[in-house]
Amino acid sequence: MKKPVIYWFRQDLRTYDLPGLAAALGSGRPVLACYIHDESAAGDWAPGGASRWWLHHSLESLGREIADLGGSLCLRSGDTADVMEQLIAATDADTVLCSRQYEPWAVELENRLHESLDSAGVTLKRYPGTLLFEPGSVKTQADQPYKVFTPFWRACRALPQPPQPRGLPDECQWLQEAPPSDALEDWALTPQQPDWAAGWENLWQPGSDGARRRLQEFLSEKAGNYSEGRDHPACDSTSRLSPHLHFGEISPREIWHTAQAHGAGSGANAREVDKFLSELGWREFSYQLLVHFPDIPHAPFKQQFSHFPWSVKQQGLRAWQQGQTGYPVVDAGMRELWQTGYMHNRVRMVVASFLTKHLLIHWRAGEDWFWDTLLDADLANNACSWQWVAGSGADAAPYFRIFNPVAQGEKFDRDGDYVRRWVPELAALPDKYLHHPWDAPADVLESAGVVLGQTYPEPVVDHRAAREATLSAYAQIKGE
DNA sequence: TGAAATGTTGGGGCG
DNA sequence: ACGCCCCAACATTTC
Repeated sequence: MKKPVIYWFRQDLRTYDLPGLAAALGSGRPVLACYIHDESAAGDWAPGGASRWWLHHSLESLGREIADLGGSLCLRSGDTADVMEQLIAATDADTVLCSRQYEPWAVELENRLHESLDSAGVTLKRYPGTLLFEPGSVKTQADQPYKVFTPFWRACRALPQPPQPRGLPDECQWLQEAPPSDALEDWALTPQQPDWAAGWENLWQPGSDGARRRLQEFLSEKAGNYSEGRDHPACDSTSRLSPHLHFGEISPREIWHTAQAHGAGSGANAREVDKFLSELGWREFSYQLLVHFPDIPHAPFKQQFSHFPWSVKQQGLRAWQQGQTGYPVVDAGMRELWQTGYMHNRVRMVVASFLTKHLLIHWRAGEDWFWDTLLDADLANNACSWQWVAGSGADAAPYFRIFNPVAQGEKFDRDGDYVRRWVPELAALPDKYLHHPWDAPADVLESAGVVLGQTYPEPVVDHRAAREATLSAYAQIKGE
């Protein structure tokens, strides 16, 4: 009588190249696949609104994928340990397998579960699957975690290549008569009224098929021009794989090897692919920072920033969230985020710089907003990236690097396509004034149908004054 | 994966 | 022809 095993899905919603699942199905024992919806476990970092929408569709997709393999996905909600206890009682399983996760709350959950299962005679086995290189496997010569990206990534690239992606064993034995599953709809992960995600199905295809499609499309149509195209938000030159990666619908190893195979041969292509893969490197870097410095989501990495004189006024926050700051590029980005659950990376840097260095609002407020609105909200990436922009992070942008939103617009959205798309009330302005409508002569504004302060806001802050204020604020904590 | 201030250079207009 | 000034254009420094 072979006891069954349980595969516990988490942020690894795929079946291909998933070592833990492969181990479960290779054990020669019947496998119960389950996903446990346990929002209380994550504390402040339960999935936000946009992520919940994605999760719903990703679970649907995973359910179909497993059904195609002859199994079924058992959905349960509640306290993870309680639910697991029920599933074990119902199946008589003696082993639970899962992919390792790196969020502090998730690590704590794994450890608690490990103990409680252990005392019940059940083994919890944890497998890699989320990263290219396990945190801890890449250390400096002094056995310290890297705090600077470039040497970190150089050290990673000097390691043996991550293993080739692998599929599942030929013979998959799933547990028949699996315990009953919740209905996904009952979890109410998708918005009802208002349905702010209406139409998102046309923009995104959550799940492994969608992820693989994005990767193929990226490699065949975009990668060749990546290093240049990636900076221009109007041009669709990025992979848009981030939400797929966050939910584990595609493994970074598959991306790594597929991209490298694509870049082989031509030197130019190889360089572009390297540039793309270094973005995976930033993801690895952020994860290892989160593992070694688990306070990163809520406390500045650089000590002196705990005394930074952030503004106590929050009135600019609302204008920023709603895309009503009066700076066209900033507003375009914030509206793209709100309307699609996504924002181009170049613009993320600009809006983040604007929040922290023009409005002087704490990066935590931006982190929270992104957490709720981004489909790809990911604790490690989100926290480290906000700290990077704010200047408080490891290997962060220097404090004096304050983006000029007008200059950024003119440099990276020269033809104004991005602004015109997301800020249509300015669409009729000529290129010359599109990124700074307040400088436009009255007749130009009039013929474009723009009335500043009515059809489009006046700038919430003056760039030059805000810059000066921020520099002197940073001067206060300098040297501390 | 900046921007602004400051410094330097060189061509052209002009007395 | 010459020096002077102006000011792009580019380089360097500073925040």
